[in-house]
Amino acid sequence: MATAIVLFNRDLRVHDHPALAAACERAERVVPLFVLDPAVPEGNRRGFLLECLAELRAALRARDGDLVVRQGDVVRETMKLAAEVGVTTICASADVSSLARRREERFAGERIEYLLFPGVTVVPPDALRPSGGGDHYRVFTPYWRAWTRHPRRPVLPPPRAVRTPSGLAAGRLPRPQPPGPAPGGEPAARERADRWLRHGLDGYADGHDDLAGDRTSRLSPYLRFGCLSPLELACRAERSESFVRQLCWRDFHHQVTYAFPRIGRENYRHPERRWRQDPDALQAWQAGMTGLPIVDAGMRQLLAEGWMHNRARLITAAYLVRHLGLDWRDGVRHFFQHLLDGDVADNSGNWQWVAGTGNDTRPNRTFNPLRQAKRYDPDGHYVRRYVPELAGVPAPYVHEPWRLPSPPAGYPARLDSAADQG
DNA sequence: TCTAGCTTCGA
DNA sequence: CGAAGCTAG
Repeated sequence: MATAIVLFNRDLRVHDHPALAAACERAERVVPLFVLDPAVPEGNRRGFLLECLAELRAALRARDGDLVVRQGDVVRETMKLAAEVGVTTICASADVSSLARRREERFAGERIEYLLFPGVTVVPPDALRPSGGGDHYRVFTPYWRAWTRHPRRPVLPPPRAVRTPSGLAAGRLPRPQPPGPAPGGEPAARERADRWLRHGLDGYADGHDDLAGDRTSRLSPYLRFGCLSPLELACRAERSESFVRQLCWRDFHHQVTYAFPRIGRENYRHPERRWRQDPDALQAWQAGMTGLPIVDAGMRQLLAEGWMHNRARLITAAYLVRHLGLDWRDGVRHFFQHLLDGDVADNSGNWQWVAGTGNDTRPNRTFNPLRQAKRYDPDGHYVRRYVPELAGVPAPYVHEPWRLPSPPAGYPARLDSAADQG
């Protein structure tokens, strides 16, 4: 390859980037490119993305290269640039969502060499298949066993030099403002990962389900945008099986999505299942005003931080589909709109798992939010942090304020009167 | 090498 | 309930 475009998408890093590494090794000239979709709405994720792009550009410039930024349709803009610069090859990271797959198909139909590389997951989504037949795993535990045994590709260093041809218009990058809930970009990601591996990882197994303590890594937004290589993280975090397991869940959902790209729209199982419509209940859930403290705390954390503790995601999601009986797609949409780490495979996969339409073959799993609250937020610190109306309520009542002789002012009554006592 | 049927187990 | 893995044939 004489001149190659490296088309970035959700792999916004220079460390362990197989497509970038291959282009820098094999091509004489390398044009790193990102095409901004003007349809990406304003909000947390867009600001975070712009910060990631600014940092990626800085990292490439430090290596004598640059990041070319264009706006519009990714295939059209890429092919236009390819024609301008005389590009012979496009290198990109393979991805799993239906949007990504359609993009890959469109590129494959263009008259240019188009090469896909790994890097979005630890293990490529088509690498493992169950021994009894079938194109993907439907149950986590057997996938985990196969995943841990699977040989891994080596972690790649960042390229030493990126030979971007001079005279290219790099393109303006809009300034993200105001600053979002977490700093975007690879340097912030690596710093956070280093700190986490040194100080957080060993407490993860015991602490990750404690809502108030919040001893989770908070690395999910960086994995979402590829500021961190999941493979590098999995290798460096090897000593904590429970944390590596979470990375495996991410891979698991990606391999399901690869095999079933409609995961964000259609039931994976039980296509006939129907849900209730209730706009008022949905709105109360979205606003964190259901009257069930543990649910409201999670929903308000989401609005305030663009992030929610994983345990709270399970509790709030189960409440929407199991207690309110509403459609998991309503939940997916709301989460996707607000989560900094919102990603099709993980978000939809987890929602379908909770809704019972996904990859869990246990028929009658019940999720009692009150029992969950008492178990994972025993002192009520999590609830008090995010629900100020309950800030003065003592521990025995903070999860069940309806048992107080006089309910706290401003906090709504319970939306679901049917929730059982835990 | 393949398959039927049995066992195990599930964020 | 039903997926996956194992074992016997």
